[in-house]
Amino acid sequence: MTDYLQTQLRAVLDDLGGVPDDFDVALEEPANEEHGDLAANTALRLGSLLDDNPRSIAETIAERLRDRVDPHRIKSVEVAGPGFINFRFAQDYLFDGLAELLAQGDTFGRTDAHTGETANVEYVSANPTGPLTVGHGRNAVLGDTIATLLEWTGYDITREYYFNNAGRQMRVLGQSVRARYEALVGEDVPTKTLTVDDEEVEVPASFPEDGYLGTYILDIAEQLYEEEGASLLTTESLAPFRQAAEEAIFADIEATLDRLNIEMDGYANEQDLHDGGTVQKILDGLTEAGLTYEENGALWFKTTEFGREKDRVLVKQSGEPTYRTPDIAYHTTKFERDFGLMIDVFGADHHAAYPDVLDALDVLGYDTDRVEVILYQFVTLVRGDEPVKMSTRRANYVTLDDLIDEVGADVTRFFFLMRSADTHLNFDLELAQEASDKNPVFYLQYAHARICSIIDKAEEVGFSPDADVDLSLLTHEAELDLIKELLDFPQVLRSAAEARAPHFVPNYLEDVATTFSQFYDHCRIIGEDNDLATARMHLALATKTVLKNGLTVLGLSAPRNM
RNA sequence: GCGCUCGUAGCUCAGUCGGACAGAGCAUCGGUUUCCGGUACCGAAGGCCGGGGGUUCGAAUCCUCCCGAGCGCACCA
Repeated sequence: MTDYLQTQLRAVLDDLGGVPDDFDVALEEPANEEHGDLAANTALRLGSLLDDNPRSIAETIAERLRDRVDPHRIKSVEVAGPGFINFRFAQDYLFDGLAELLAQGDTFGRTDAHTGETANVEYVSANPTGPLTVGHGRNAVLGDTIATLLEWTGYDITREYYFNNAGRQMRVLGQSVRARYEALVGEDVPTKTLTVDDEEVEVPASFPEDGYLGTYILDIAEQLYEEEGASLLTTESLAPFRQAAEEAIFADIEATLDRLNIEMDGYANEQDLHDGGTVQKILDGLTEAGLTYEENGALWFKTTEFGREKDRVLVKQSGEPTYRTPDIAYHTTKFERDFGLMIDVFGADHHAAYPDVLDALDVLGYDTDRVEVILYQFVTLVRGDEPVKMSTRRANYVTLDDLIDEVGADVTRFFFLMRSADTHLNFDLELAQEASDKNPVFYLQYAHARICSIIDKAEEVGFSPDADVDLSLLTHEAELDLIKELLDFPQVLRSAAEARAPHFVPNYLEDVATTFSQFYDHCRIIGEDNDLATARMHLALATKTVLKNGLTVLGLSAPRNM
């Protein structure tokens, strides 16, 4: 409908003349329903442009619109206030839309706005040094849902996970495992004391200062001991320890993601980029561009040339690249695969890290307008009023797995999605566990289950969803409100996709559930005259479809009963 | 010190492009049930949209300064 009216408005403006081609004919849904179903501020914005009274411009436009608009779609075109043009939908339009919704079923909400376009969404991307944290959870769920939203607008999506497995972190990981293994195998292994977060921890003497203290490291060491016995004591190489750790931790990560209904299409890792020569290639490229220099034994990237505060190191004194070098290389592989859109989901702590990656890609001739970075703010766990204390360093935190154990996958996903990415998230464990109307997930799922039950009951007394139906019997205000709400769904998904803002969807679904409850409160289904009952049953069915599709987009289940 | 994000009702937060009297949920107070899931619905109360200046016909939204919070400012990722 928005598209239709925009076209009509544009045509009128062309007739009038004097309006620039790039003038934005925006339509909006008025907050106040007295102002119609859609409103255009066109005349107000043209006022200064045409140097005329907005009110009279609006009258002229409205006059011409009335002549050309399809009366089966638009009931009225009115001028109001300082010069708004308000449109009211014809009921036929609502009934046609509802019939269309029912016909589309599971696919209602999908649009072809971006059909034929490809996009890569990179998310999670946690390095395999330990279990996923709650913060990774927000990343994972956000990325996954943005990907789904893009799919629903037609994009061909690749979900990708990139991790560093070649650098310092993995070496420290290997050393941590080795130290635990040696302590396990040997007898009277000397120990030392580390002070972490003001607490003293006793570890084997060979344990690295910045090693990983989590108990999962002990598990991996034990596993190695069971499989290899003491044979690894004599090896010089860290590789077996590192590898065992990477595999074990990665298996855990994948299992956790699977619980959240997340499946990646592909994984990319740093080591492959070294082995394949991609890292060297970008170093050569940047050097050829004259943007690198050596100093103190390190290779620097002249980021100050792009207005950054300081230059950045590409290759450390030690000969190892910094994280940004393979990251640049990784992005070039995405460009080589020719994605039209590349989205990276990062925590707010990374915000300073990507500009130089983009600078480098620019220099190398890639169109960085195709890369978008989504930053999300941190998550704080609270239980009622009490913040949950965590120390990442000691791995003394609530892991993502712990969180899912405690509140379930649906609630975990929903709570991560219901707030805008750039607001700090307070995750209330007490509320999350509550099975009541205080908990928005519950409210939504309850509405869905209730509708399923109503439909089942209606079928028991002889109503069929396949029966001929006269939707035009739905004339009660509560019915019309609900139909309008349901028909917004495709546009909501599209806006959410384009704004990369999944939280539009939970907010909208809550409105749907509320509007349905209002309808249900006013209008009986069973017990009414047969034709009306059939029509209302179809409206319930349509609501169920929207709730189900919406929950599906969010990656949540839509239970039939609870 | 510099950069990014944020500051909206008691609490948690919406408010896509500047628009018509600033919204929701929870909490509080009051009401509704012979009836298809009352785990619901209706209503009331509650806000100088952090503060000052500016741009505009019009600002929670844009610009600027100030205050406050979080996160960064590595040869960690």
